[in-house]
Amino acid sequence: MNLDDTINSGQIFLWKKINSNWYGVNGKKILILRQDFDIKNNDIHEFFRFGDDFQRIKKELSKDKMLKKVMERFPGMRILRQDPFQCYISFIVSSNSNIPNIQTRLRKLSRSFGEKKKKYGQEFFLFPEPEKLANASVNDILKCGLGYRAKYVKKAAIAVNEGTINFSSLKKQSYLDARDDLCQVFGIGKKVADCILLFSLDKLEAVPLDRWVLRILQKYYSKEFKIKTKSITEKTYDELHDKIVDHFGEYAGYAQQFLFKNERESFEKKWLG
DNA sequence: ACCTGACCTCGTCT
DNA sequence: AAGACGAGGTCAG
Repeated sequence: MNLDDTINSGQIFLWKKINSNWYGVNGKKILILRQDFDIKNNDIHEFFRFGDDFQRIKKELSKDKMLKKVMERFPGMRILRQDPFQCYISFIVSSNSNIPNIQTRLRKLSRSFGEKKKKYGQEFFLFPEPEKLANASVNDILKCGLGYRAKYVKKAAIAVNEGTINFSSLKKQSYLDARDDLCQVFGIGKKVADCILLFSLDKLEAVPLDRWVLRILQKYYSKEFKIKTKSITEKTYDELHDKIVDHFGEYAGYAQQFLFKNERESFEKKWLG
């Protein structure tokens, strides 16, 4: 497992690197990580999905030539198991934005609505509780730079606080059922739903299809997936998703993450700062 | 059922 | 230095 590659792959945002240590917040937990950390720690084991049979995942995905090459370039990149509520809000806030922007918004949200804690000689803000965001005014949320997403966040937090959205239930449901439920939330479309499912609800067949993945598929997989449109519509999303899972198999979500990481690195896009 | 345009805000780039 | 541009989408018409 490679810490830098894993953290800098666009799946988590509330992390910063100081010297050779990564400091981050996952829900109510503050984590400090370095490349030689203790993997026996329970939180770490859970967070990094060490329960997954990565050898098998690697073997499955290596059937695809492109992916085999990309996995050799980033052999230590993993998908993380995030705190669901933090992940849910993070990707609602991500729409039509770039990574530095998303990171700023989440930091401001945590600072305004999260509990302050001291650990490792530093000050942290935990990720806000659903109740806190549900009861916040849209105006105060707006101050965190969310723009039109402020109202999404408020409603989404209310859904969790009321129990309309229940993460442990979603985990037990099938991928498609869980996705449909998430898409009922104002501000969540299929792409955001897939991010939440893949990064926090153990649905490894979820494949977030964004502009980048679309470009990647056009560039390297024009034979496998004939993509006509420039943007993704409701319909093309499902069609494409089916083909992708057919091609990559049950760990298609991992495939997406490797391809995304690879392409962003090639274009030297920004990660966490 | 599609398809198109508007949308908040903040980095960058010019 | 001010203004334009685009960024890991979603909603409404």
